[in-house]
Amino acid sequence: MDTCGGITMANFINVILPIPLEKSFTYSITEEEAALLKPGMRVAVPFGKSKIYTGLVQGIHNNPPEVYEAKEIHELLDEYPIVNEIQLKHWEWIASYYMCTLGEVVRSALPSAFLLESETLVLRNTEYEIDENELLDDEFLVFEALQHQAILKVQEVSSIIDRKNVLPILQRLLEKKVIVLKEEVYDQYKPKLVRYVKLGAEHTSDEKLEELLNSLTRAPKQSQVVLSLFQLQGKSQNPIKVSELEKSSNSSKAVIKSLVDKGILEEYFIKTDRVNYDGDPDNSDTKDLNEYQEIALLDIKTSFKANKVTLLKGVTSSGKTEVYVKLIEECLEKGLQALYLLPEIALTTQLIGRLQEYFGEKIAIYHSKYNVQERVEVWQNVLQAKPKAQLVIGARSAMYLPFSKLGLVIVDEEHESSFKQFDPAPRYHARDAAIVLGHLHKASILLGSATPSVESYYNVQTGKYGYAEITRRYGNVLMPEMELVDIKEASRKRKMKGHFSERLFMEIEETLKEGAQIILFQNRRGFAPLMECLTCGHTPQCPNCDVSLTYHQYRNQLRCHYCGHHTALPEICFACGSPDLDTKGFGTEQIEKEVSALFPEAKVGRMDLDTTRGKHGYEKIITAFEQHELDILVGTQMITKGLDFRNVNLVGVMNADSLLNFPDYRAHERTYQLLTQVSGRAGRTKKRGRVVIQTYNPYHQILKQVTTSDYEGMYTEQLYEREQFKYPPVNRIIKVTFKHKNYNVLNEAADWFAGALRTNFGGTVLGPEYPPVARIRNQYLKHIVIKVQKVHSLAQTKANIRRIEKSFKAVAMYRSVRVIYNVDHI
DNA sequence: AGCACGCCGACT
DNA sequence: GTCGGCGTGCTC
Repeated sequence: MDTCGGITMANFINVILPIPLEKSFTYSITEEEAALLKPGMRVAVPFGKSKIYTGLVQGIHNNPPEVYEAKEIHELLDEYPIVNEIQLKHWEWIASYYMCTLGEVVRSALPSAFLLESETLVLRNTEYEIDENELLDDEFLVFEALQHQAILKVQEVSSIIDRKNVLPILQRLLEKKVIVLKEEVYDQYKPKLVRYVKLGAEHTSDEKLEELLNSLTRAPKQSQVVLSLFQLQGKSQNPIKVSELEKSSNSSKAVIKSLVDKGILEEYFIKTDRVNYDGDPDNSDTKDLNEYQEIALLDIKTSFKANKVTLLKGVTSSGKTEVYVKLIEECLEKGLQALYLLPEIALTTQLIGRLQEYFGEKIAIYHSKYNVQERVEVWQNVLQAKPKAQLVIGARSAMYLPFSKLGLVIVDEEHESSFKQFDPAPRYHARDAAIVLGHLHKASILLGSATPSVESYYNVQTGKYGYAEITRRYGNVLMPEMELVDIKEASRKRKMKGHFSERLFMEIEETLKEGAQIILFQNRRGFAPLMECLTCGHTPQCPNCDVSLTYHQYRNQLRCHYCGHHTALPEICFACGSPDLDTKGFGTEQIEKEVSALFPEAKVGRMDLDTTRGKHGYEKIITAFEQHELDILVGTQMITKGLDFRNVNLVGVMNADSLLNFPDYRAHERTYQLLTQVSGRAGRTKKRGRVVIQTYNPYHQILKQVTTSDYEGMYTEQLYEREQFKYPPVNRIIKVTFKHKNYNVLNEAADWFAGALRTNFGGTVLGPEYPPVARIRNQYLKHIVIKVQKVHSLAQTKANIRRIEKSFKAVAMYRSVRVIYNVDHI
């Protein structure tokens, strides 16, 4: 403790640790550290007995904790804050609204390279001579290993002595002064270095060069390299990469290396950015808007002036993007940053390409398929408000970036449920959290969709949001012609070819004849292919989860979608031993197979989770389809999302019922959105597209609304139902999930909790009920749904729930039950 | 969440 | 006897 003019000065910081604990932690710092530290910087702090964690400084103060002695921090990790105050405020809101801890928000917000934990390293204690005979066998093994390798990780020690619990041994070695331990926090971030070459200093003048070339007459390869380098230098002032030189001189690394070794060439390294976009901005002005877009743009601006969140409803292919471009342009001209959120950015290469045409290098992209290093770079670029990160395009996590002067937030495809994070906490809705962020920055906020979510449209109807719309497709292309095909009738009359009705079959045939492309949409969920014994009807189940295993043809395996458990395809039934096994059901794989059989001359591709793994998985398939290397593309939900294929004239929906029959209150809304979106893929150019929807329920209200593009009808009906059953947007819901490995404990715990909730707010508690899959990874699950009426304060309700949880956790038997909250669960 | 501590069964 | 299984409690 320092004294300062007789008054005891003590400096403390509150630190947020990236772990799910409610509290923040207080550490003491020195005067020097106090002078350097600011909120938003990272510090390495000791936590618990031996760990060092990365923590985020929340605040600096002089109030010593009363009941414990604050530890000192281990070290400062930043020279300047990497998180700003708006972010901290925003994250506090997320934690409180979505009922999770600040630590959990920090963990999901910061790129993982920013949050490293310590690793215990084992080193030889060189200050003491060791009598090897004093060591036990295990101890000797570690000692011996340290003779060969100066530093061992705990994990390596574990594999050397082939035991899990190594700490007792390390403890003994420590006492015998054989080893010392060191806690190391790794900085994982390594700047990417690119190797460049230049001519060695003594050879730069012209005469010297000639001399040099003469000296190399006996090494033609080497002189070739020198000549190439000279040419490259003449062409431009830019530094020359080793890889470039290697290519242009048509030589090899070895040749260049020997020149470097001789001192004729000099190599040097320049730190480069991994995230560069070399789109050429054709500096010509952005496209002119048509009259409908122009009107929408004016409406949006008017609404922005009134500081309202604004919803833009534009039919598929209406050119919403051009309107966004105008708004972004204006925002950037003011020197402000813009955030453009998209669901599943990996799918939207096309969109990014288009935006790059306008904004070139001002664009930064941020999403889950980026590796840690790339994410750190984007983070730094945004933090420093660099020109190359003025417009950030990203999936939901992009809203965590350190914007300092955000002027515009666009949430495209606003209705998409993938904006809501499901697992792990924070279970936030990126649209809603981005709106809050926008408000904190006093930025303009635009939501866009062809099929707005019921809640956003409700906010428009109640006057909370502003509104603009585009009702025509770009270039006045007609909306596709839609047709419902009754497959119940068709199956009864045995007029189905596999899963294809005659109608759909004919349409495909015709479209192929015209040389146009086809998209077939199959919703996998609920109809995953299963395996069934024809003798006893047994279907193999996952041993850890309460689900049937699904059949994956490409690996000839049975797999569980929940825990990843897999087995080879059995030859005989596990239950009765019969060899008569069959695969049934109807996933994309099955459809793909059938299409290939029915149309052997067509080239068929498939786009689903299995075929789009890896960083460029999507791009490959999309490009192949775009370039017409494929005639027919079979896919799941993901083909509905914002893809723009010019030559698709037919969209077939294999079975609309699997969507309608989803057991949740949003199933109908989602069906409308999905079918409308998938239909929008058809006929995006002059020729009018066609859509064939196969269903067992051709008279279903939602399907009618889809075919007549009756969004208003859908909205009115859905809103009525939501009001009746007290669902959002009229009410709010909080889902509470209980998780435990013991079935009985879980049931009792869930009942207890539900009872306590009911005595607190009466009839608005549903359940507890088992989810469709009641056991995952050997953990039983049960849900309670709480409906909170708008008249009640949501904050008050959450406080009540927290209070109940406290008494719940006081019951010993329930303490091990995991309680998970999902606010605004979709 | 980790991770120690502590108390019980099944093996070198 | 010890190893490691899991329940319990704490972390500034």
